[in-house]
Amino acid sequence: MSASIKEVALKAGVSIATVSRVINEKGPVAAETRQRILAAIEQLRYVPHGAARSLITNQTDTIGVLLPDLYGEFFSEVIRGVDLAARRSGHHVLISGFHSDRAEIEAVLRALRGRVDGLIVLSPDVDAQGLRRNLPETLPVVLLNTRINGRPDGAAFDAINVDNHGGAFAMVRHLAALGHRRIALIRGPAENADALERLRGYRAALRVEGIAPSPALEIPGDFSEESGYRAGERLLALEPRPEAVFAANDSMAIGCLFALRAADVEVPRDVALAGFDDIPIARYVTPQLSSVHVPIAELGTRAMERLLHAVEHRNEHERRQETVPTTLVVRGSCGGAMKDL
Amino acid sequence: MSASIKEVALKAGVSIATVSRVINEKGPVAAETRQRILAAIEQLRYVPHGAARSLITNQTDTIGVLLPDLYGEFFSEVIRGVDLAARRSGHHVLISGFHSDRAEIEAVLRALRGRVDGLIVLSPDVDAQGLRRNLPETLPVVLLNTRINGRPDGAAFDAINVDNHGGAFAMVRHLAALGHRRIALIRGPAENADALERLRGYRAALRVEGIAPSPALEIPGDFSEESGYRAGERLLALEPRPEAVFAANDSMAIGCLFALRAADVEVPRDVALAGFDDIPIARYVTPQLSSVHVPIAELGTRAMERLLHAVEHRNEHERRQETVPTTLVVRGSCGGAMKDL
DNA sequence: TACGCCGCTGTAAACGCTTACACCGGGTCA
DNA sequence: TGACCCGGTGTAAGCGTTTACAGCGGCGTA
Repeated sequence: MSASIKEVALKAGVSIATVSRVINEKGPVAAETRQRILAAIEQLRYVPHGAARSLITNQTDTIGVLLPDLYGEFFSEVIRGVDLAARRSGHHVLISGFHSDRAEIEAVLRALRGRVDGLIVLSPDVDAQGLRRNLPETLPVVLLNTRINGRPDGAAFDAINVDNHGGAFAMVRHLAALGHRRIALIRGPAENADALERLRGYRAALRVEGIAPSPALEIPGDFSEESGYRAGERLLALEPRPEAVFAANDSMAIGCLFALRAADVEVPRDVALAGFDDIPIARYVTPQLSSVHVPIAELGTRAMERLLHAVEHRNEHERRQETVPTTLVVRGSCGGAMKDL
Repeated sequence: MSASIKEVALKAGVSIATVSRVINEKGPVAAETRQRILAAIEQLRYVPHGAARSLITNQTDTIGVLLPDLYGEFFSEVIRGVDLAARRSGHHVLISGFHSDRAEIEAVLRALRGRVDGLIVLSPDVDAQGLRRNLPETLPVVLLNTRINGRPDGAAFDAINVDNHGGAFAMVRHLAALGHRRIALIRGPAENADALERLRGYRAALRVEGIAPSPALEIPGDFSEESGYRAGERLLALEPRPEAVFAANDSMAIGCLFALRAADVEVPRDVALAGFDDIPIARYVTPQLSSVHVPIAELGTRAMERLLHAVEHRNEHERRQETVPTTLVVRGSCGGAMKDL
């Protein structure tokens, strides 16, 4: 083990209290004494012991991030955003994946006691009461793109979500502006909140454009590339064929693209195509995929900032639901691009 | 704050020592007493305080992961692997990015004292002495795909690396087996260790195949897609044109692919193309990119396991350099695929 | 009967730190 | 000259645990 405050005190010929004072820059210390102590610290390569400190100050300078097990690119981007904000404010980030296995999530949650000052939860959905029940009462929590199960007791947590509705709305209107009327949708999982919002956005846009919605044009999907492929095949069989397809996420859009390609239907000439999320792959398929861009890392940063506010102003912090805006990214696949690859 | 061990003891009518004993399953406790304590724990929703525990046991059940700032997909995969192994063994993961700024990395390093039981360092390169100097002497460290600067004092750390040489070797031999003789290489950054190994693998394969290496066929690059594009243009200008191109990473391969496409040179008909890393995008470009697959998450898992071994067997643990094997992934772009998209 | 052992339990020290409080000496003010 | 204040410092309590040690019955054995 490395040196403790006691050894520093000994070496500098002062009491540990004084050492503590210079470390934390609290209370008066004679300039000369301070120098001596600083020198001792330097020589001993002393670093305060985090746990000991936490024990008494009751704060860890660490925030936890809870993720589902299978986190891909989306989550890593979020983490990056979180880490960025965390470092800016001198905090550490403890990450923890979990199977949605109820027992395990409880275990993870409890293991967090005394380790974190706050928690960011990223999960497709989560049981709000279970969360509260297994967490210290006062631990600040912000939900990130996470929908609350059970009594949607709005003010229980801070929350940050993507503007799914707005993004879908904008994209479908764009498609309509390009002259398309028969605009199909490849839906996401039936119970998925993001998917539902995107569906609502799609319908709202049709309404605004004066296009009658048609159930036949709303093809089911589950966010997987494969389901996109199948949806593409079903779309092809439709009579008349849709002029444009909006997939509720990029994976499905790409699956659909491959189905169309397999049938020698050319995008965007024969049918326009667009997705949602703007995953990196979107710009690498041919033609490049138009999509709705989600500022993922920013989600993380925002969450972190919100959390830090809660931690630092425990009392006057008030909970809030935030929505972060999306942006339309027009590339080749919808036929409305300025430039193509 | 939540309940402490004292309150549990009070409620159960025993001393805190006994409570501690049932929590840690150490020492004998009468069955009846244990029940009473368990009940109290349950009612109070008591969870031991991590920091307090760490203070005395001198272990945190947490391992740190140090990453460069700009971590993308590669790093997130590693983290996933690490987290997986960590959870299996009941450990937490503390991640921490850093600018390569020397002062900051030192700060980060020191801040870790008393917070982690071990450290995984992921960084393009790192100053070994600086690392040791700012870390508690005894803290186990494993380097992951990280090359050591300064005196390459082999046994200072555990290390895990990708088999760059073997991967490149295998791919180039595959290209040769397809009948190609003029096989070009798009190199990585001149000082990058991965790039250098891949270069060596390329040359070794040529040698084995009895192909004379030609400096003209070794085009510089820096791992960026853009440099791949430029390399592609240079390749096109060569007389005679190479029959195959092996790029030292996928990004450059894709850049090159786009350059070829722009010049109406068809892959793989006119020239075969292959990359290295097998990033997810590889299978989405047209034609799908042949590549050398790196089991990224496994890197993380391996590192974690190595680290845990070091932590748990402090004394008899001996340091080691491991290499994890790569696998050849043959898709459309090299013209040797079984099936294409 | 006396001794020792063993299962069970409590007491208290220790981990490394922060901080309330007390102390000390010298200067300021009346 | 005495009262007071204040900068600078030390003492010690306490944060929530673990754990060495000791104590205390009851039982088996000599």
